[in-house]
Amino acid sequence: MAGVSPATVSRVFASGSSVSPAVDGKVRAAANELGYRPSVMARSLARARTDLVALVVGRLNNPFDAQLVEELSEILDARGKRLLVVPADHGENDPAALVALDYQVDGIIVAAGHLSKASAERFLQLGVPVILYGREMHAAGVDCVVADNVSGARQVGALFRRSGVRNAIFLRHKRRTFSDDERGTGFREGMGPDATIRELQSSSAGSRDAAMAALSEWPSVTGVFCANDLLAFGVVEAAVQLGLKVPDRLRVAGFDDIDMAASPFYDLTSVRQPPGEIASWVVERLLERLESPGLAVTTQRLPARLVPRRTAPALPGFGGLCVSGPGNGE
Amino acid sequence: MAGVSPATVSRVFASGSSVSPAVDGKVRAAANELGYRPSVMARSLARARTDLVALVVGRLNNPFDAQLVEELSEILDARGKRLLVVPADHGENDPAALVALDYQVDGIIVAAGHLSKASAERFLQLGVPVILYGREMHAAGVDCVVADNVSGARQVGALFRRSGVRNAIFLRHKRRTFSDDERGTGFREGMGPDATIRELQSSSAGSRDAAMAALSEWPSVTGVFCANDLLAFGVVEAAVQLGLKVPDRLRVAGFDDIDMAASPFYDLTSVRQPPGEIASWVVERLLERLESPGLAVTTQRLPARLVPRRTAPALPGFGGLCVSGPGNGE
DNA sequence: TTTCGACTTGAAAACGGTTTCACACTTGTG
DNA sequence: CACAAGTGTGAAACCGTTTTCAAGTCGAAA
Repeated sequence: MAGVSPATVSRVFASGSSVSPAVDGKVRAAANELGYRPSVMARSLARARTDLVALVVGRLNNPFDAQLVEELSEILDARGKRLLVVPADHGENDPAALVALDYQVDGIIVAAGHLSKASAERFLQLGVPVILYGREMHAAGVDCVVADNVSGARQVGALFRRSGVRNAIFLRHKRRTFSDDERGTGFREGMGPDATIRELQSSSAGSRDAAMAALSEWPSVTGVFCANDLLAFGVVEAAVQLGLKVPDRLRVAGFDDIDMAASPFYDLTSVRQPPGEIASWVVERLLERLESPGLAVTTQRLPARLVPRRTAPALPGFGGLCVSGPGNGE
Repeated sequence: MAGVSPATVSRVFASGSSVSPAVDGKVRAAANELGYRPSVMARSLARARTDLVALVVGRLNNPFDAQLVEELSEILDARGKRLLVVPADHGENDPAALVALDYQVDGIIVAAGHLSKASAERFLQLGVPVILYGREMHAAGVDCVVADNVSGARQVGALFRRSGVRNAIFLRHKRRTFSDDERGTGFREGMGPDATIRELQSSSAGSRDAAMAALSEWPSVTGVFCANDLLAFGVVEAAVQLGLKVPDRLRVAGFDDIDMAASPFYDLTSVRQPPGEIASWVVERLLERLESPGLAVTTQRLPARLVPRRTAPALPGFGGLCVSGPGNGE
């Protein structure tokens, strides 16, 4: 060293310790000269803290998920933590979550379906906080941040009902999902008990074909609510192809309110769930728990707001943000 | 320990060393019992290898970028490496790349514009391989993987020219970008020397307004080529709003060929640049260099293929994959 | 039986920091 | 001027692995 001490250097770089200005200057100068930067690895080993947060996440083809990753990464970064991405489909014998554990991550954020109870317990037992978003998980000690799917979907159901829709389809993902379940029940609630609702499954890519089949097979449907916007796009396309006028003949709504939903070609009624807000809450909760591990487990419900657009216009005097002008109730 | 040795445990978990079956069994049993897993941190410190790869990346609002992140994460994971995401806009005084360095990452992957020459040199001097995608960077020792923007854009230009477009707009991002530059020159090449081409800048979100203004101010334009699909969507929207028939009155093309480009409402002619392929090449190159650092620096050009659709239909007898039927050359 | 190698294992020194503790040195008070 | 309290610094132990080196065990060849 150009300066004079092994432990003092540590104090210089670890903020909070007291170092005389003179020494501090010398050390920094030398460090600058040598291009020295403390090794995060060594520090982590000694401090038993890595400033790493794992994110277990699946596919990112839905822009909503991508946005979430971006937000998480940025917010965490601003708080001095780094994002370690662990693909969810990591192979059966070695759950993604455990891989994250090996890195002694300070915490782990898990998307919707990608956490088993077993993994969760393992984590909590080791004192590593787990934040789950996109679904609830009672019984384990994990904090959850989740949009109010039920309420959001209920608003869609109510809008459909008041628009005169009696027969509707709820189009959901092939893979069974907690949030899809919630959206389904919310929709049913909003539509009321005497509505007829069929459930249909499809992949986002194939939703057009699925909708084509369903719509021609069941001509009396006048509304389709989809578990996300990508699915809804396909339905709108199918409607056009079948000559079903949207919204007059068929109402369509999605969920997430991704950017493309506002495209004038789709102009899709959707339910807004702001990725930035979710990300903020997730990180906030994680950091809180990090510094006071004793906190009670919470589930944060974020409001989901109906955004009426052309494919299922708002009714005059009916709640909800009005983006396109008030619709022509049927 | 339930077994008998500190160093032997290491050998059990580090594959390749020889351990007697008996001891191996005992150690594994004990590990299983205790729920022991070797600490990646400590291992990294000792081995001077972290199995961590940093990804410096900006915003992910373009689905293309999101897809790339997903692919990278998965491919790396399959090769036993983990992705550390470092947001590019990390603040001026502390370039994102350097943060990555602190983690002693095995390598670093940088998106397009987010690497300064200085950072690059710092890395290479430390023997950490740098792979850049989305732009070339001569002079430094970084490997590059980049789509053949010039050729792709040239195909668009040629298609436009042969469709009779003489006056065109090249719509690019506000922020100056290497790939946008290349796409511009390629387009100009394809259009030929006697075409009139104006360059216009816009954000992806505001491209509709920008296009509206430009199209009404310069009525003789009959073609718009955009640096990416998101921009092109806005142009198509503007054309509809202005009553300009696409493609008869105005041809539009984008770049990337994201999923939404195939939407029947846009049906956008685009240039396909496969994210999976790019990701594969990036990782491949990184691993190669990791095990033999002496390799010559390369720039891998990945072919970009014109995908003609409605907004700029293919001409009969003209190259390019024909997705919609052959267009009605004007 | 001795000798030589092949294998397996343990001891100990890293890896690059943090942190506790003690020591010297200021400084403020009676 | 002595004494307590407070500050800045160094010595050394430690974080949990890997790795080199030497020692020990065993079987086979001489």
